[in-house]
Parts: sequence; C-alpha cells; structure tokens
Amino acid sequence: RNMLKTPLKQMATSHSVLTEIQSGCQPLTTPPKPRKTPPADPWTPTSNLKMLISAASPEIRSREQRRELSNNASEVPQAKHCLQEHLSGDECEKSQPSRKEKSLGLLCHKFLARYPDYPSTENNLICLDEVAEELNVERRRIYDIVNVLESLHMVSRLAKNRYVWHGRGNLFKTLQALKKAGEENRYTEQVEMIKKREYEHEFDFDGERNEETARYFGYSEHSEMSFVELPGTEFHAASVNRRKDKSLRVMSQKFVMLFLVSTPQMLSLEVAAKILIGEDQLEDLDKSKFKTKIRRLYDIANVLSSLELIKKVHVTEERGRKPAFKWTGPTVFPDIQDQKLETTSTPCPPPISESIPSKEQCSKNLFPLRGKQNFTRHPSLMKLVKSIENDRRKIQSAPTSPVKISSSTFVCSLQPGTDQNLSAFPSKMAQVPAIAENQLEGQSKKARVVKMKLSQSALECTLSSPEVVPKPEAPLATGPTQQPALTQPLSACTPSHSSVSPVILPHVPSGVPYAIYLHPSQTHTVTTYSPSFMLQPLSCANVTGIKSINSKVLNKVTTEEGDSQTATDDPTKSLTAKERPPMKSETSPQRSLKRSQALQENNLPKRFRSDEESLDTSMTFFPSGYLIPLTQYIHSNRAGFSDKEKAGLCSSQRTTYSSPIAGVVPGTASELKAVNIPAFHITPLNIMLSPTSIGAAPVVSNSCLNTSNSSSVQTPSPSVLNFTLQHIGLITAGVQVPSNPVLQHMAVPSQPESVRHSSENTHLQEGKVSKNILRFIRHGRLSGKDRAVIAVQQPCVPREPQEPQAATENFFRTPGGPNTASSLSANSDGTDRTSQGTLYIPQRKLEVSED
DNA sequence: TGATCCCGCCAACGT
DNA sequence: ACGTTGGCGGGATCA
Repeated sequence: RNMLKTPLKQMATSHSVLTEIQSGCQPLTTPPKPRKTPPADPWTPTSNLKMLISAASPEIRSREQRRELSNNASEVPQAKHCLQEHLSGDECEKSQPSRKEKSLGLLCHKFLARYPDYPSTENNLICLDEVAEELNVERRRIYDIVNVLESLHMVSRLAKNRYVWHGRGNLFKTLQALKKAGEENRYTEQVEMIKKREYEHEFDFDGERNEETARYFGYSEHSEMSFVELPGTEFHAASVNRRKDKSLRVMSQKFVMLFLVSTPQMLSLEVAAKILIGEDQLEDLDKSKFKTKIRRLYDIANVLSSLELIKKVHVTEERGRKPAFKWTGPTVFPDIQDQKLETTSTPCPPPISESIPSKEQCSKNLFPLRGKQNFTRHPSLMKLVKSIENDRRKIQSAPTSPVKISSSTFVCSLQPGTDQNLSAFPSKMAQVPAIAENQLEGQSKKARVVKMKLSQSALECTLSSPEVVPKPEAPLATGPTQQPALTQPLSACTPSHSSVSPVILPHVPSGVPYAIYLHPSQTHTVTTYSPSFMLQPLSCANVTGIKSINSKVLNKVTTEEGDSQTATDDPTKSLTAKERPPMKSETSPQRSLKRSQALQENNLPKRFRSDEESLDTSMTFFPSGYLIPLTQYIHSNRAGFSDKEKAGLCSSQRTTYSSPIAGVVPGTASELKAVNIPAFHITPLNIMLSPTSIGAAPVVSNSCLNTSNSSSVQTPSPSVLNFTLQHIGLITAGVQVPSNPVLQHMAVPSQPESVRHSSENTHLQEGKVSKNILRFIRHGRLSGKDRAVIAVQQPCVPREPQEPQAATENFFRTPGGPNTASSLSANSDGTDRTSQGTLYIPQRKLEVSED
C-alpha cells in the first residue's frame, strides 16, 4: 500500500514543490503515514508542506488550475506524465493540483469515464488498486466513489479490492426501489416537515424536535432501513452488508430517496442531513454530528452530480442564497398510488390502495422494512399528508409556478421542455448522431464511450419519464385513473407491431447497429455496437422475436437528431473522453490477461469466483430486463477477457481483443479491424420488452420458443435461448445450441475450451435453464452458484400488466415527441442552462439558479 | 465568512 | 499480523 501511495502522493500532490523549498527535509517520498509525526510538532513535514503550499499557492494554484483543467480535457489520462513534466519544468508549483482538481466530482468523472454506462455482459472488473493508481488518487477516495455507486447498484463488490461494474443498467430499477423505500419510510412527510420548519423559523438542532417531528422520525426510526438491495443482488450485498456498512452506502441511498420522494425534487443538504440524522440518533443532534453528516452528503452529492443524477443549484430566498441540489435523474414512478398523491389535481383520492401490484409485493419482499406499515400510511399521518399534498398542489398549480413538478408524473413528462429531467435529456439525445459520426471516424474508445453514455442516458431519461403515463393505465391500477392525459399517450402507445419493430435511425449513414432493448418497467436502455452486418440481422430477429412473444412489447426509436458537436461542446464529456487514456489499451490488456490467467489458475473456489463474476455481470445486464444487445458479442470481448475467454465467446477474436480492462469501450477500432469488421455505425434501436413483470427472461424463453415464427424474423427459440444463456454467462459459445442463427451470423466460432467453466452452468442450462434463466435475469445478477440457485427459487418479479402500455407510451412520447424535438434543438449545446426557473415552495418564491 | 470538501488518521473488518 | 474498508472530523480552499 505504501508503495502505491508513495508514488501517487508524490505525483499527485505538490510534494515536489516542497522538496525544492525545503531542501534537506525528509524525503518527500515518505509515505503519508511516516510523515505523520507528532502533530504538535510544528516542524512536521506535513505542516511545513501545508504552510508552504498555502503560502505559495493562491495565484499559482488558480492559474494552474485553469491550465490543468484545460489540459485535463485532453491529457488527463496521462496526468502523471503531465505532472512529471511540470515538475521537471521550472514551475514546480504547477503540479500543484489545486483543490478543485482533486475534487471528488472530478475524480468521479474520471472514474466513470473508464466504464461504459451500459456494459455488455462481460464483467467489468474494477480493481481498486489499479484505479487508484491510474487516477492518481489514494484508494480512500475511490472508496468514496465506489460506495455511492454501490448504493445505486452500479457496481458491486466482488471481492477484496475488487468490484464489478454494472453501469446504469440497474439504475432505474434501483431508483424505483429507493423511491419505494423512501415512501415507505415516510421521507416525503419528513422532508415536507423539515422544509416547512425551515421556512417558518430557523431550525435549531436540539430544540427542534417537537412531537410532530418525533412522530415522523419515530416512524423512520424503527424502520431504520438498511441497504436497499435489488432483486438478485441481495445476496451479494448481503455479504457486503454483514459488515456494518453504515454510512456512505446507506446514506447515499437515503439521500437519493429524499430526492425521489420529495416533490420539488430539490433538497438542501441541510434538510437532508437533518432527516438522515434524525433517523439515526434522535437523541443527540449535535452540531458536530450535523456537520459531519453534511460533509458526507457533500461527498455523496459530488458523486451523484457526476452521475448527473442531481445538480447543484442555488435557491434564493429572503434569507439569501442557499445551495441546494435538484434531482436531474430519471423520473421514477414506483407505484400508482403515489402518483395519485403527488399529482392528483382533484381532491385527494384515498392515498393508499389496498390492491398491491405484484411488483410492489415483490419489492416489498425485497426491501422489507422494519416498520411494518409499509403500505398503509398511518392514519394519523393521513391528515397531515393530505394537507401537505394540498398545499403542494396549490403551489404547483400556481400559474406562475414553473413546472417543477417533475416528480409529479405525467405532467412533467408531457412537457419535456420544462421538465428538468427532460431538459437534461435533449442535449444528450442530440448527441446521438455524433456517436455515429465518431464511430465512422474511428475514434478512440473513449470518445465512443462517452457518447454512448450520452445517448444512453438520454434514452434512459426519455424512457423513464414517460413511464409515468402507462402506469395509470395499467389494468391493475387500483384506483381509477384520474389523469386524462394518460389516455392520449396511451393511445399512441397502444402496442402495435409497427411500434415494435426496431427502428433504425435515419441519419445513420449506413446501417448501424446498435440495438437497445428495454424492459418497460425499468426503462433500461442498453446500447450496443456491432458491425453493421451482424447487427442488422440480429437486431431485427431479436426484436421481432421478442415482440412477437409478448404482444405487449414495444419498441421505439430513441434517437434524436442533434448536432454532433453537442457532445464535444459539453465540457464534461469532452473532458471525459480525452481523459480516457489511450494507452490504457496497452496496459490493460496485459492486466486482464494476467487476471484471467490468475483466475484460471486459481483453485476451484476461485474458479468459482470467476464464474460468479461472469454470472454477475451478465446477470446484471439482464436483470434490468433489458436485453441482449445483439452486438454484444463483439464488444463483449473487450471487457473481461478472462471471463470471456472462458466463455469462449468470440474466441476467434480473442487474440485481437486485448482491450482494456475496463472493457470500457465496446469494440475498439482496433478490435474491429482485427475482426475485419468494416466501420460500423450505430443505429439506435429501442425496444421495449413487454412490461409484464416476467421480464425479458421469461419472455425470451417462452416467447421465443413459442412464437418464434410470429415475428417477421424467425428466430428459433433455441437460438434465443442460447443467446440469452451466453449473455448470462450460463453457457459458453461453444456450448450453445447448434441452431443459433445469431451466432452463425456473427460467424463467431465457438470454442470448446471455453466450455470448461460452464460445468455448473451447463447443468443449469439443461432443463430448467430456460425458466431459471429468465428468473435470473429478472432478479438481477447472481454472484455465486448459491446465489444462482437461490435466485432461481425466488419468485419471479410480479408481472405488471400495465407496464406494456406505459412502455409504449414512453416510447412514443419522448423521443419523437414534438415537444421533445423542440426542446432538443434548443438544448443542443449539451449544457443545461435552461434550468433557470422559479419554483414555489411553501409560502415563498424561490429562485433556482444553476450554479 | 460561510460553503465546500480534501486529506488522511485510525479503528473495524477481513483474511 | 497485516491489508482492506471506510467513519470521521480537522482544517484548507473556495466563493
């Protein structure tokens, strides 16, 4: 550790400066620990260092900072080199990173840039050491990031020092779960209350809690939720949980919950801190605790900001300008009931409906809370809630009030332009074309990745927001649907085959290939790149097959036209792209190889582990319901070679793919070349799978088999199955069913060797596989055989009849929606300055300005 | 100044 | 024992 640290430290910090300044001092190389001499000693190297830095830094620092930032954009990946150069240069101070450059947010950006938002099946292993080293930071910082990512299920711990990257695949699902948990925890009420208090009078810590407060907190108090798991992830997390993973992880989830359940989806850290603290220790709300909480929240907020889930804004009120964060992530609508509460413009309908969608039940099981009242609001609260709701409604309905109602269902979704969430999306969407361009140009992986991210996120946003509408329609919906608007969208959404068919983007020059499969309920989007030749056939086949299977399935084109420049324009993006070290490919391959070898060499248990990993990742992918990007094969290689190799997928290409560990970027240009794949373009296709909770898996298995011919494309069920299995990691290419057309298309030779790891898997495959797989998919990744087994046994996610429609609606709405289009064009620049707006909060008008 | 939040000590944990 | 995690809060920076 020290070894790592030492070098890093030197590089990262301006030790060099110190060195020069304080000649004769202990070797700067001394690791941090040694440094720490008696604190009292003024001459501690540390103190000196600090003093020196502070003294020298101001101007230099700022100057440097600018420079660095600009540099970062293009050279971040090689930060080390840069730093070194600087150091060698006359101005050592330059190296002085400046606080901002070390910010968690920036670091997180770098971190995120390493991995694709929607990784393919492969396992994207994250080695903390490596990451820390490459990013030039102490491992501690990586933990901060990983912890919150973990709270969102974007990563999961695999083993010591090892995490698996899941990307945003599970994000929506996670958010749904979190929202639900938040609701069950009465966070909405708590937030309302605290906000109210703040308005009324300055909330002072100890004095504050009156009965009312106590009541609220009381509820959450015993409910003391722990880490919220995702289906299929529980076990995994469980292992992690044994440890009292208290704060960051959980705090992060809670923080997100607060956003998800509060109506203006805006929160100040103070409010959040108060709630979170209150939850834990009602007794001692001391200042220091509060401060600490806030500090943590800053950490979390920074990461969430990097994920673009929240955004910092400033709320101006009489008292002054207060910093706050607003939710900019996808709109999540967990259940109908809540929607009613939040959105209903008519008198409050009974807040709680007895009929609980299967989905809910599921989630209930998944996220059991201490407080048993999960689904029923305590009567005593009802009044309060109602009154609050009424107030809210008033406020929202105020003519002047901007649509801050994003949280309130469909209204927001219908007004993409106004909706904050949507606003973010357009810019991203606009970038889709850019992606194609880039690819054609044969850009670096990084660039691609970035773009993909954008497009994907955009898609996600789009899809997610619309989701609201469908729900109301859901047959299961307990209460009468009150929203007229729903009808409209629904009609559009009516599942029609036409809608189902995959859409190819017009602007794409040559057929391009990327298909996105979404599970309606989750609105997850998966993007894949593949060579055009391969893609087309596959995508079509799959899509149709799926569709046919589920009459409910819908697909929509998410692509938006936009200026390709957008991507570049966005500083963050460009930066990210640039940051991505090109050389990575060089090093990473080796590492991956090593890893793979190591894995292979490992004893049984270890092997197991590897298997698990593969499963995990693959599972991760599916769980969300999404699906199986046809192209995945291709780029799958890049990621976890070790696993892949085992799998035998793309074995033929193996050699060629030495790509980076991160597997960050799907098919590299080089890789493609190796494969003899012509330049590829990306055609975004969105396919919504039937919302039925059954999820992709069931659909695939059943539908494929049964209705294979129904779709225009005759995809033999077996092929689908194989495909699925492979993705899941249950089977290897070699093992796959002979009749897999897809594979044939791909011309991917199956490799016998790969089979080895599949022994277990094989078993699974045979027989129950189809069913089980589906379940697995449904539940999310599994990380162990045990888990797998367990998972199989778990009940499938409940079907949500309503979902399909919703999906459809979403589909249509966002992407193609007229509103959207306009908004998109407007925001093509990629940044969201649009967010300036006014928002009404109880009794006062607040101006929200973006930072 | 107050808002931010980097930094890294050090204890809990895992192996 | 030693390495990994990550709680925690001092105090440096930023605005």
